[in-house]
Order: sequence, then structure tokens, then C-alpha cells
Amino acid sequence: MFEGSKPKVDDVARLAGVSTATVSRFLNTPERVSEKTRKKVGAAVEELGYTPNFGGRYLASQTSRTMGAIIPTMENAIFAKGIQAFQEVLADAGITLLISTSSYDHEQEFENIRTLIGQGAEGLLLIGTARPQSTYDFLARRNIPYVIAWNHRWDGKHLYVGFDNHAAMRELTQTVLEMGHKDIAMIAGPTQFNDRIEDRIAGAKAAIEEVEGAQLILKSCSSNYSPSLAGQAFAELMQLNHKPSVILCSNDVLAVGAIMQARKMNISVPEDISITGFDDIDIAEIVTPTLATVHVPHGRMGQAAAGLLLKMRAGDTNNKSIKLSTNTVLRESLRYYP
Amino acid sequence: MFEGSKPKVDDVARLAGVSTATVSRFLNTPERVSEKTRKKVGAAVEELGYTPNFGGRYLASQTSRTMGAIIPTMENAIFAKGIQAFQEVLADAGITLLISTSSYDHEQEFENIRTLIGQGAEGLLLIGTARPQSTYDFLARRNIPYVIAWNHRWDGKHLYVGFDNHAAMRELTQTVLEMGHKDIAMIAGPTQFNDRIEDRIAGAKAAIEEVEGAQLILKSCSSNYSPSLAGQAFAELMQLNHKPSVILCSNDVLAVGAIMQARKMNISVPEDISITGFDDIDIAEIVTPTLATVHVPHGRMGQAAAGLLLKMRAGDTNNKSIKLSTNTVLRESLRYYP
DNA sequence: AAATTAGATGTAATCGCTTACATAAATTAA
DNA sequence: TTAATTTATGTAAGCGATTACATCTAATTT
Repeated sequence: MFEGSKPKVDDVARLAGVSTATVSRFLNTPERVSEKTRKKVGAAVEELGYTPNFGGRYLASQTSRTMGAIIPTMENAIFAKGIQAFQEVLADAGITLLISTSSYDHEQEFENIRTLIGQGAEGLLLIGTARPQSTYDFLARRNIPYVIAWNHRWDGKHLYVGFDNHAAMRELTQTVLEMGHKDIAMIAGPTQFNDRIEDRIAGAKAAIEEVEGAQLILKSCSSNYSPSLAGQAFAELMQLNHKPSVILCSNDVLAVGAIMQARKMNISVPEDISITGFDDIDIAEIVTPTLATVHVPHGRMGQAAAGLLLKMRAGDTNNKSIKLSTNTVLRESLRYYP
Repeated sequence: MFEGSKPKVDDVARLAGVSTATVSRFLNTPERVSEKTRKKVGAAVEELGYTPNFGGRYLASQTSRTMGAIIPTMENAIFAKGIQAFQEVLADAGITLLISTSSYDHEQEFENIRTLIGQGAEGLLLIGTARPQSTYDFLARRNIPYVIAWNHRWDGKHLYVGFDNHAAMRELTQTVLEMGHKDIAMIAGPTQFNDRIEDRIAGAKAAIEEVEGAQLILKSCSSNYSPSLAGQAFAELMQLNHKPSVILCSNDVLAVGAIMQARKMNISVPEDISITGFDDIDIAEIVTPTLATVHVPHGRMGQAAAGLLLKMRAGDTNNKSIKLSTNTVLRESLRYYP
């Protein structure tokens, strides 16, 4: 109706017959406004469909009620679940979430961080630890609270909300070893800019080194989320004279790619070869055979990260990293060594 | 370094020995600044790690370089893919994306819309058409450009960037009918607030009505994304005396749920019964048997939506809805009627 | 060489809101 | 009833940028 443009505090104030200060108080601290005026102002806001202008608000109050999250990609179900939970907790606290994706690129991530801070983000959710020191320096200089999710390390350098990728993979590998496997292969995506994969590989190695006669063949796959490239890696492993009896994949997506390739090649899983994943996303239970993997509590991680950032925003400085536990899930794709 | 707080234009101006106006010009219209000062200011910006404050900028320029998207949930791979593409196109144009999720709730969606507009969103991406008229009224009153994605209708009421759910489902159903099936069941999620499902159901009905002797048993499932609930619906259908020979599911997730339940019940797909999905997400090719479904170009849809909003933002008023085509994908789960 | 013009920079008003402080009204205490 | 509090409201000064307009400098034309 009306002029079609956005109503401002002044418009509301005029219509309600009060001052702009009162309107502002009505919006931010209603308890400081008398019942009577509260009604008047409320009606005016309603009638005009007034929404406070963020710019003005942010400028005047220096608080944006906004947080940012930068994830590598949204296409991966892993992040989606965690971020969804993250957003829900923030929304309940009246905080808007700004999201952007970095495509696993440090420069883009830094650009995104700058933008989000410019937009007023009062806290940041970042995935993993691998990024240039300069990025951390920037964050420190600006004094921006941030939380590192999807990984957890004991170095005490950052606030983590995640799980120990190293320990989780080590545990899974130990299980595999206990089942009698000695010739173990691993298909892993690029570790560049991806500390989680790095930790997973290290975890597998650590477990294998502990067992006499066990050995690891590491096969890298140029993408973390391409089933077909994983399939290719699988095919190459099958060319070897001395074939592995089990293939650990750095995540479920790659594992599924390997399973599908096995089917194409008429190699049966787990009779001929065992395969494992990591993450326990939906497809792990859908694929045939069902996939043995490491279960990760993505939803709880997102919630915890939001909770932590909210606390930091409230001024709580004594925060600690949160380590979530994972667990090995045994399913059809993994079998005892014959 | 320094005071640890955020540097402002004045700081940059002082350090570079120019006025704030020049700094602003350097940031927004560098071509209006001489080579020499450009260098000076650039160095100052760099040294201070200056990022313009969004609030001030937005207030003064009345442009936020921000767009909003409200999706029902991020957990579903469907939206993730489309939104990812949407975000990439916007990012290339220097626009930040604000995302929030409505959990399929109209009130929450409206709240989100208000918030995003308050944050300065210059355009909105909405999913599907089903929402109260009051929401559209609000949008119109505020004169906010918006695009409806994930559906396309011919009513000319909105700008759509999507596909014709009705026609797509009709086409799939026609294929099913041509394969000889007459007793057709459909497992569909709630249509409340979900015009896409509504259209899909209507599309199936339309096709079936055209064929003599063909009939539809509609089985509703109380969630759109719960495989287990779909499994339950499947089990109930199998109790019928006169069993269907094919089950159309309103999306791939439900279809997978049905397939898995069939496996549990030792009913083989497609020998005993055929099953189809909709969306063609990754799992469609992963599940055994692979799932016959309708392929939807999610990525292109996101891109197109972003392109359209960008054009609208630039002032282009003569925009048209974009209809993307889908196609029926035949896979193992669908077979000729015996 | 003087007049004209184009280009670069500076000055200061402005955007919409919040909030410290001042003031007025209502309540309680004396 | 008056004074002392408490509570509610108003006034006006910023918050950090942009930008119309004014000014100054340098280049071009005559």
C-alpha cells in the first residue's frame, strides 16, 4: 500500500504518536515500555509492516545478531546436516546465519571471511584447521570469535568442536586388523587444505604400524567426493599382483564409488574384498552391501558449535574445545579375513 | 596489531593522507581515482586490513549486495545442490547469500523473509508456490524481487525458475502405463505447504485417468524425507488383497525407503513389484536395484534463478519465468508388467 | 598566454537506527 | 500535601559509510 517504500522508525513513531526512542525501545526492550504505548506502537508496526533496517540498527547498536559459516561445499550431505543443526540453534537465539562456500580454496575462504565480517558476523564457523596462518592472524587482529568444526586436535591452538579423525580412523583400522587383514589399501582424497583427510590417513597408518606384517598401500584419489574417481582408483588397485584384502576409504562417498566399481568388475564385496567408509551418511545403509564405516554425530556437532559461539558472543571467555565421540559401525561390506 | 578494533574509512584516509571520499571512491569506483592515490590508498587498506562496514555502507548507499534464500531444509540433497549453484553465481557477481531454513513452516518462512529483508536482501529465492497470500502481499508491498524455484506453473502469477512437476510426473506415469501396469499405487509425502508434491500427485492422476481400466491407490506418508516411514507405507500397501504392480513414490528418498522395506520383506524389485522415484539424486544410482526416476537439473535451476534475480536487481523488469526440462530415467527398479 | 575544460580530490550532508541524558509523569514515602 | 523515587518518554548525538557539490589542479584549445 502507501508509498510502496519501506517504512522507517519515524513513520511508526508518527503513526503511534510517540518518539522514535520509544519505538526503538518497543522493538528491543519491550519491558521498558508501558503496556498502553506498547499496544499503540505494536499496532503501528503491524499496520505499516515495519521491519527495522539492518544497516541502521547495526551501525547504531554495533551488534548485528548475525553469524557466519564458511563451508567447502554444500553438495556434501555431511556439511548440510551439521549446518542445518547449527542454523537451527542460532535461529532459536534470534541470530541470522550467513553462509558461503569456499570450494576448498583458501583464498576464496579468506575473501568470504572478510565479506562476512564486513556484513557484521559476530562469530564464524570454519571447517577444519588447514588454512594459512595469515587467515588466523586476520581473525585474531579483528578479534573475531571462531570455532573450528569437523575436526578436533589436542594442540590447544583453536577452539574445536569436532571429533578426532585420527583416533576414529585408527580405531576402525584396528578393528580391521583384528579381523585378520594384513594387506590393507586406502583410497583417500586430496589432503591439501584438508586436515581431516590427513588425520584419517595418519590414523590408519598408526594402527597398521603397530601390527607385525601389516602394510598399507595408499592410493590417492583426486577428488574427495567423486564416486567415479574412487571407482577408478579401485580398478587400479585391482591391477596389482599382490591385492589388498580390504580397502579403507577416506569417506563414504568414495567407498560407495569403490563398491559400485567392484560390482561392475564382478568382484564381490565382501567375499573377494572388504571395503569401509567414513562419516556414516545415509547412503551407507542404502548401498548393497551396506557399508561398514565410522559414525559421526553431525547434528550434535552443529548444535555444539552454535552453542559455543553463542557463549562466546555473550562474553564468556572461558570456553573449551568440545570433542564428540565417533564409533565404528560394522556392516556387511567388512568381513573377517578368510 | 594496533588497537585490535576495526579500522574505519577515516583511519585509512588518514594513513593514506587523503579524504574519506577518496577512500570510498577507491573502493567502489577505482577508475575515478588517479593511479598515484590508488596506490597509496591500496597500501593503507592493505596495511590496516580494512574491510568496509556493511552497516554504514548499506545505510549510505542503500544497496546491500545481498540476496536471501529460504529453503525448507538443508538436509535434503535436492536443495543443497541447487543452492550451491545459486550461491556460486551470486558470489561471482559479488553478492553475498543469506540462507535460512523454514522447516516447511509458513510462519517461520514469513519470519525469515522479514529478517532477510531487514538484513538488506535485495532479492529472494523461495521454494515452491504454496504460501499464504499475506506473504505475497508483504513482498509486493515492499517491492522485493523474488523468484520461485523448484516448481513451474503456467499461471503467470510469479516468476518461476523450475520444472513442471505435474508434466514430469505425468510423463513418468505414462511410461509406466505403456509398460502395461494398471494397478498403480503412489506413496506421497504431505501436500500441505508443498505444491510440488501436490502437482506430482495430480500429474500421476491425470495420466492414469486417460487409460481405460487403470487405477491409482494413493498412500500418504507423513514425511517427505523419511525412508522408514515410506517403508511403513510400502508394508501397508503389501497388505492389500489386490496389490499394485508398481509404486510411484513422490521422491527418491521415499522410493529408496520402499525398496529397502521390500528387501526386508523378501519382496523382490522389480520382479514382484516395480518402484519409481523423482529427483534423480545420487542414491538413485547407488541403491540396488537402481532407481527409475525423473531427472531434475538442480544445478542449472540454481544458476538460472540467480541469473534472473541478478537481472531484476539490475533493474530489468521484462523478465520471464524459466522452465527447465526434466526427463524420465529408466533404471532397474521399473519393469514391464508381466 | 589566457580561457576553457576535464579530472582529481575534498567538504559536509545524509542514510535509519540506538541510546545517554534530560525531562515529565506516576508512584510512594514522609 | 509535599518531597523523594521510580517509571515512562522525549531530545539529540552519534554509528561508518556514500555522494552531491564545491574546489582545485592540470591539460587542452584558441
